[in-house]
Amino acid sequence: MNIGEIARRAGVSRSTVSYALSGKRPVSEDTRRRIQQVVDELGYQPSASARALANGRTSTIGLVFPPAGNHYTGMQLDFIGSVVEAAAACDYDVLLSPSGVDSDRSFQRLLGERRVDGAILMEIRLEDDRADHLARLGFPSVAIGRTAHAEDGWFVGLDHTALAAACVHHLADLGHRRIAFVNRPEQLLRSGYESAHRGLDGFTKAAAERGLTVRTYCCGDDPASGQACLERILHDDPATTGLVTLNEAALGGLYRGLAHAGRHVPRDFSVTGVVANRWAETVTPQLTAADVPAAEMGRLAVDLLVERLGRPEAPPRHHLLVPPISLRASTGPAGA
Amino acid sequence: MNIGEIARRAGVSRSTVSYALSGKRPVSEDTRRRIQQVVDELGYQPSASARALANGRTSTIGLVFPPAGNHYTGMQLDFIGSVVEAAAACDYDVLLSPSGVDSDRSFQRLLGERRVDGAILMEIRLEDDRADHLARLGFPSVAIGRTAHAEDGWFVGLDHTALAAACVHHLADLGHRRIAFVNRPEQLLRSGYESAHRGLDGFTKAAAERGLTVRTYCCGDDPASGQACLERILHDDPATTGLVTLNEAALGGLYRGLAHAGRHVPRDFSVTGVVANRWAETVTPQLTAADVPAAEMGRLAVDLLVERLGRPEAPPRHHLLVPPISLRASTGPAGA
DNA sequence: TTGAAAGCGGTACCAT
DNA sequence: ATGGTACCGCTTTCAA
Repeated sequence: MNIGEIARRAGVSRSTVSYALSGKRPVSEDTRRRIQQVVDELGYQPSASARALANGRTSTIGLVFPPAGNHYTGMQLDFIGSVVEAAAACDYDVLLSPSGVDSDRSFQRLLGERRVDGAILMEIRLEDDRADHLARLGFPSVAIGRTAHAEDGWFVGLDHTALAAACVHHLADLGHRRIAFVNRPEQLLRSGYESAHRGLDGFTKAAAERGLTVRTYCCGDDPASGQACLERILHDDPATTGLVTLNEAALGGLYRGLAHAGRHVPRDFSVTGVVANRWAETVTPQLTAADVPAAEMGRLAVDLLVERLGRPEAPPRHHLLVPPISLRASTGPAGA
Repeated sequence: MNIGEIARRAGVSRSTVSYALSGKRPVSEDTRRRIQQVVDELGYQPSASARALANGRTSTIGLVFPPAGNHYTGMQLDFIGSVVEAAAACDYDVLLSPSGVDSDRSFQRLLGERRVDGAILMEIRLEDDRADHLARLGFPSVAIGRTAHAEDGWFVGLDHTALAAACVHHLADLGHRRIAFVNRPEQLLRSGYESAHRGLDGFTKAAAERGLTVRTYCCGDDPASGQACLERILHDDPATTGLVTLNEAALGGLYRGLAHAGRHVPRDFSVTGVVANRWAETVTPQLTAADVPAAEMGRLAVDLLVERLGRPEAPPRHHLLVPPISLRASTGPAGA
């Protein structure tokens, strides 16, 4: 059933039906009611494809994130959930595109076939070909994360440098002198993954500032890798008394490694880092950490994108968040 | 740039371009090459909206799941991830719809506006108005989960009754006589959420069969609720020596509650249940559990849907999975 | 082997 | 206040 059918039954023209429904032109109260009645009776809804073709807008936004391979981190998934809900609140649908690079078929479809009005990019790298590609095209998009030269772009990001530094200072203030850094997998670091780089950077600088002895590690995104990583840490320097991690998926494994090594948290060993609070609260003792406000970030990204879609010439805006460290139960004075 | 532009530059008609690209009609090798060259030069890709309008297919599938409110469980999110990737492998895009009931705007859009060719439904209830709605319309869909009368439908599900029963038998075999059941939140149970119902059912029947003393609890989807729930369990019956849970989000809290109560797992208390293996491996000691093969289920759902889309008259098919219990480290003999 | 043209289902301009 | 119609960009039938 199409708009012509409605027009016929209501005894008016197709354009009148269109206007009655969109309100873009005054329609006499009488005919409007008649049309509405037919519409209700038949449960008519205009075809999204036809409408998109006619007015050049799809009312859909694309959400681009790398294929997980094995599994997604909790943080990624929190982003997805919050983006979808925020978009629904604005009557936008969300099309998912598992694309890590701009050559992915799904990414090409999204843009080339004009399936979406704008895009939100997740898992940003410092040099990100997807972001560059979109910028070059002038395609409306917002990044969750911050590229190396993002000052003039649209994004919502976390100041990972500051967050990692804050974790170091927290441990240093508690008297820890020998600490480790547990990063995301080496492959992500090498490919220029933003949080891994900036986090490592912030950790290293802050530790140097405080004159700490440090070791840094990459670690797979799973508990088994976390456990193995912790064993290496204690093997490499048994005097280590604390660690900072960005790797929430490994967190459970890190704790398990500590337990196996007979180190009590937080009495013998302090753990902190940057993770979504869902994970911070899952482990025992609960993790003192800079909580990633994933839900808020997703919402902000949608708001930014909707704003940008509404005013194509608006100057770039962004949100750079620095959530505070939530004191929970996983850190304590060194050598207590 | 559109197909007309390509036609002009290649010196052929629009239909020839269309056929050259789709291969639905023979085109002389010579013109085909000429067209392809223009296409490559200009990076032409046909508009998805126009194509959808013309041939009535969107090459998009809808993924319907309830809005999270607070946050998604790991299992839900694993489903989403695997569905998206499986769909991408078949060159389908995935449109997300956060809809718990068939009156949700987003759900209406998906169907009414014909945005998708088919749909995958998550978080099935025994009586599910979304599933009924789709069935009535004859709209191609596949459920992840099994309604009360699903025998003749398209779905991929877990035999929660059998899984919960298996957990009970596992504990009973180890000599446990007084055990508890930690279900999903009461609101989900009341609304007829499938896994909560069938799981409770399987637990209750199996426990009766084995003559066990049981108590059943509903528990919020978060660590704090898990901890509170465990306190209630030990308060209600301090002699309880084991529990079965479907609530992965509460798992960390259950463990914490046990630790606080001074019960060592698995020496003093055994824990088991039905959860995604990511969670089972995160906690220490790792959870002996029936692992929910979320990734496989998402893939199967997509396969089923693609099959159904290809052959509209195909008879309903389904997969009812009964994953085995993975023995890890959270259960042990009673009173050891 | 190729072209012309009629849809697909809307929107919006130009008339009346 | 309403109607007629061109157009959005592609697919597919019909003709040549």
